[in-house]
Amino acid sequence: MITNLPELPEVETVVRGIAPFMEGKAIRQISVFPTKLRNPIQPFFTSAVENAKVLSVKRRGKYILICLNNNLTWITHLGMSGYVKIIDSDYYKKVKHDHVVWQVENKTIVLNDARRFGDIFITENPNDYGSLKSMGPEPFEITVNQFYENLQKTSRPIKNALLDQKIIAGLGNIYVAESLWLTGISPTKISNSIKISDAKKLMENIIIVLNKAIYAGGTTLKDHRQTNGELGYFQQSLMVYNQENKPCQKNQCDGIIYRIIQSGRSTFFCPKCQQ
DNA sequence: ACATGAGCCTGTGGGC
DNA sequence: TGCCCACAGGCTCATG
Repeated sequence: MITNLPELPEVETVVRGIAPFMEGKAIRQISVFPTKLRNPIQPFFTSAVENAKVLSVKRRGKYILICLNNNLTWITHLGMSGYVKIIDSDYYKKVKHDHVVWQVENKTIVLNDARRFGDIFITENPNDYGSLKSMGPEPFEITVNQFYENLQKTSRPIKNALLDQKIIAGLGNIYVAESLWLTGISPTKISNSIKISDAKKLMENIIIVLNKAIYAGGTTLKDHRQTNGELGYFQQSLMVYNQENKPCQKNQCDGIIYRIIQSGRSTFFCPKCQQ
């Protein structure tokens, strides 16, 4: 099964993929197809974006922020199945679940989202929108002390705490599982019982896991036409996520990967080396 | 204030 | 072969 769960590295990959084609360019011929995503698309969306020049394309957590020269920011969240296609011409033929299509110079860019958990929003104040309002620090910017303090704030299991975007931005089920496995921390361990030394190791491993995934994504960007959300590339290097009943890959560990449910979501871990 | 769980949505894959 | 249904999960909202 090809999964396409846009967490921080996937969103970063999309941003890096589209930024060179969009920054400094004007958006032309934007169309929205009348299907509702998570929220209805604002009626003035196309008129707000059409002909605006793109100042920057950035990522914050799992959100894409496209800053325009008309004081507006176009916010996109990819949900769990959203992806972006770059087509090397102005010829475009709609396929199923395409929701927004626009042109920059001679390229066509398309947002596709089958499950429609994604979101599109135009605002003057992106920091007030949705979970951006209370979004926690970026993993690449947070300090160990900050991270530790945020983990101290809750008595939930560490797995749930790491998924909480207020504690740290950008992590989802896959990279939380991988990071906890790499660090040897059980996903059921209570967040505020983590020692600062373990928080430090966990923080370092989160960075390692994210960087590895971003790097893997970057290599697929060489052919930018492949900016198509087929982000299964990282799947080959998943150590625990979706690996139920397989042997633990850690050196010296003869454990088996278990799947449990936490807050209604699957958690994968090795009970032997993750205590 | 904090924690939990349902619901949104469609494609996939296993079981029969 | 084809049907059915559990499952995937980020986020919001309602409830405890």
